[in-house]
Order: sequence, then C-alpha cells, then structure tokens
Amino acid sequence: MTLFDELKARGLIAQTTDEDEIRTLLNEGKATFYIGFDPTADSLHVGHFMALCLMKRLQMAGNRPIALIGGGTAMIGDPSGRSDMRQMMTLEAIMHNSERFKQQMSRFIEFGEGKAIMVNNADWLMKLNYVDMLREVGPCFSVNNMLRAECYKQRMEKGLSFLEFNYMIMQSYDFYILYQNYGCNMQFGGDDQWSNMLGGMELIRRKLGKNAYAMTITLLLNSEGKKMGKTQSGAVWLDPEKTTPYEFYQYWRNVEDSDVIKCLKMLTFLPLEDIEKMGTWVGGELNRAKEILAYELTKLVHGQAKADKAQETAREIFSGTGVSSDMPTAYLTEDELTGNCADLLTLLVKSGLVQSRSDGRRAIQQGGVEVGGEKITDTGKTYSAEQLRGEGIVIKRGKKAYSRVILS
RNA sequence: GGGGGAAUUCCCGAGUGGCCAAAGGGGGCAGACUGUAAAUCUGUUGUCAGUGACUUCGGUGGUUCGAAUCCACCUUCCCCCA
Repeated sequence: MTLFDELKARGLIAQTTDEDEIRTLLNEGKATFYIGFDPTADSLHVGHFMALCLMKRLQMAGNRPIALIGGGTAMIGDPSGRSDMRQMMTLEAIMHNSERFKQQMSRFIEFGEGKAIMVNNADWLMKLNYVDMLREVGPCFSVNNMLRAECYKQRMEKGLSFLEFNYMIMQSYDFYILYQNYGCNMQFGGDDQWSNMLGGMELIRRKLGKNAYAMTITLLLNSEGKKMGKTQSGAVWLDPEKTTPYEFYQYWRNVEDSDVIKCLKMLTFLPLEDIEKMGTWVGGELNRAKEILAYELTKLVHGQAKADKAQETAREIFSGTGVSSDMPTAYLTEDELTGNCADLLTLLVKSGLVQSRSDGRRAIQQGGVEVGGEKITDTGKTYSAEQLRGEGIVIKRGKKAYSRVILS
C-alpha cells in the first residue's frame, strides 16, 4: 500500500485540493510541506500530536517537513472554529510557549541539516509594514470571498473583529513566504484550517503563478461528535508535567467502544491489518484493544519506560490489588495535622480527589469514597499519624480515581 | 456619529424588591447495573459549618429595614440606521 493510500485508509485525510497531484508528490517523496502550530498554550496537545505523526510518516517517505511555529500569527489569534474572540496574548507568553513547543516537537521530529526545518513566522510577520503589506497582497484577497469562508461563518453572528479577520491573510502570507524561501508547495493542517490554507494557495497562484496544494487532517471526534483529547478540566496535554503519563494512559484506556478502532487507526503506527483484526473483537474483548491503544500512544508520547509503568500501574489498580507503588501520591506534612491526626476531608482535598471540603463531604455521603478498600460513610473520619506514615493510605474516589496519601 | 437591547452560579437559560444559593435543561460527580465501555434509573452539583453562617447574579457607588431585581456612572457585547 502506498503512503497516501495508507493515510486515506486510516481516515486521516479530510480534504485535498488536488488529490492525484498530492498523491503522486507524497508517494514519490517530492513534497516540501509545512504545518503551522500557534503557540497558544505552554504545551502541545493531541491535535498537534496527530499533525506531528503525519509529519513523521511523510518524512519517512522522503518528503521534507517544515514545522512552523506561529509566533506571529498567535499575536492575531485564529478565529477558525471559535464562537468568540480569543483573549489577546502577551508577547512574553507567546515567546515562552514557542520555546516549549520547540522542545516538545524535537522529541517527535528530527530537525537539522537535510532533515526537518523549524521556522517561526514571527521572523517575517513582525517586521511587516502595514501599507507595504496591503499593497503587496491586499489586491489578491476578495473580501466578498473571505466573508463566505467557512471559518468565519460562526463568527458572523457573534461578531468578528478586524484583528481576527486578518488572520487568514497572515497565514496565507506564511505559505507564500515558505514557497519562495524553501520551495514549500504543500500545506497540511487541521480541518478547521481549510479556508486559511486555500487563501495561501490562491496568493501563491496570483503572485507567482505557481501551483501549491493543501490537505487537511480529519479532526478526531468521538462518536458523539465532540473533539477528543479534552477532559472536564481541559486538554489532554503531551507535557508530562501537565498531564502525567498515567493520566494520559487512562484517558485512552477509557475511550468508548465505538471510538477505539478509529483511534488506533488515526493515532498509532500499528499495521492496518492488525487493527482490522481488533475490529472484529466484541464486548469485553474490546478492553484488550483499549489497552493496546493506551499503551501504544503513551509509548509514542512518553517513551516505552513510562508506558510500561503506566500500564503496570493501571493493571495493579484495576485488576489486581487496588494498590500500586506508582499510583498518584500526595504528601502531607506534620504541621498539616491537627492533634496528631488528619481528617479524611482534608486528605481528600489534599490529594486533589475532590475540589472542596463540601465536595468531599458529598462524595462520602453518597458512598463514593473508600480507604484501603473499605467504604467510608463517616464524614468526620480521621487518621492518625502512624497510619499515614510509611506506605500511607490509599483513597479511592468513585470508580477510577485513586490517590495515596503519605505523611512525610 | 444616532437609536435600541443585553450582561445571572461550569454552559445555555428563568428570575423585575423579601418566600433566591437563585426554576429548567445541558454538562460534571456519585450510587445501582457493567467490561476501567455505552445505554438506563436514582441522588447530587457555591463555600465553610451537623440544619446555621458566609460569599455570589459584568464593575463602582447610591436608594431601601431589605436588591440579582430600583437609580447613577463605568466596562463589554449584540442589533438597527449612517
């Protein structure tokens, strides 16, 4: 199977401008392509991960990737797919995030001489002169067309600022610059980037009379049509400081039945035949597929050692003793004790298993808290310093949240 | 520039002087059922405290015994006209 057909079979390709041309260029390893990443947070997330994987696949086939950090475009803020305006980011935040992005990306993609290239659009966007810029590219954009673009649709009701309206032009300009400086003839990105990418293609054709191509990656949606890689408390980050490998593993271990196969195809490098086989598994058997998904992804993002550890921990907790040496642990200090004891509510809050003492009280009253495998119903329960020393105690909140608390 | 409207607890959205910590829905959490799945049913969903206190309805002041509800100013947003 050729590279392009594999991408297609995995369901990774959403839209293409000229499928035949793109297929040929990619399969023959002749493409120089770029993917942009706006540094709007201090860590990459799952969506970025998909893009990086695509980069890797294409790089392995001989194509030349350019990773673009949107230090300049982040100054504007992409309105695509948003229902309200992004908060404007400070220059310091953008620079800080850009650094983090660089570090994280280097773990997935090889950069350097003859390998992948990393650029930052701040290098050219920040020094643009307004009037020069308008005269250079302004005539190539039709406001009428822009207003019809899908990415602005949602904003036509709530209001779109002129600042954000210019985002498409900035991104188009990037493509135009990269085409000239690196011979970059393709742009890939999330499906919500489609209109922005077309803008760049159009600009290149009008200014240079050359053909460029664009292709978007399918957004990873669950069976309910919601974006995957999000939790109640925010995104699932690739930074182990923000989302621990164990949490990361658990997120994928818990996907719905109807989403496992899709995730395996889109996010892992496992051979398609193997994944197809898993597709025939039914009922509880699918749990095995979820384990594979969680393990493979954790391995890709955090490395084999961390993946092994996460899997081991999960197995110990869920199908073994309910205890693991590697489970999330909170440490208590002597001066947090009252009268040589600590009450359960304090421990629950300390471990992060509940948000407040009230929340903890409710959890206990509803039978959602266990300590050392025993259900606790007394909201005033306390534990002595001796019990908390050494191995400490293991608290379980609900079915899946565990934490060990140790007095140190 | 002129005119009109809006801002409510995680989200949507009721509430027009005390009975409002604030209806209803969504989401979340917990329990039952399960396969660390889904669906379903039940409970719960500001904080601190054993039934009471405290903080909350864009912001700041004011009227009042008492304000999410009234007044003034401010901020932000939307719509219509230019």
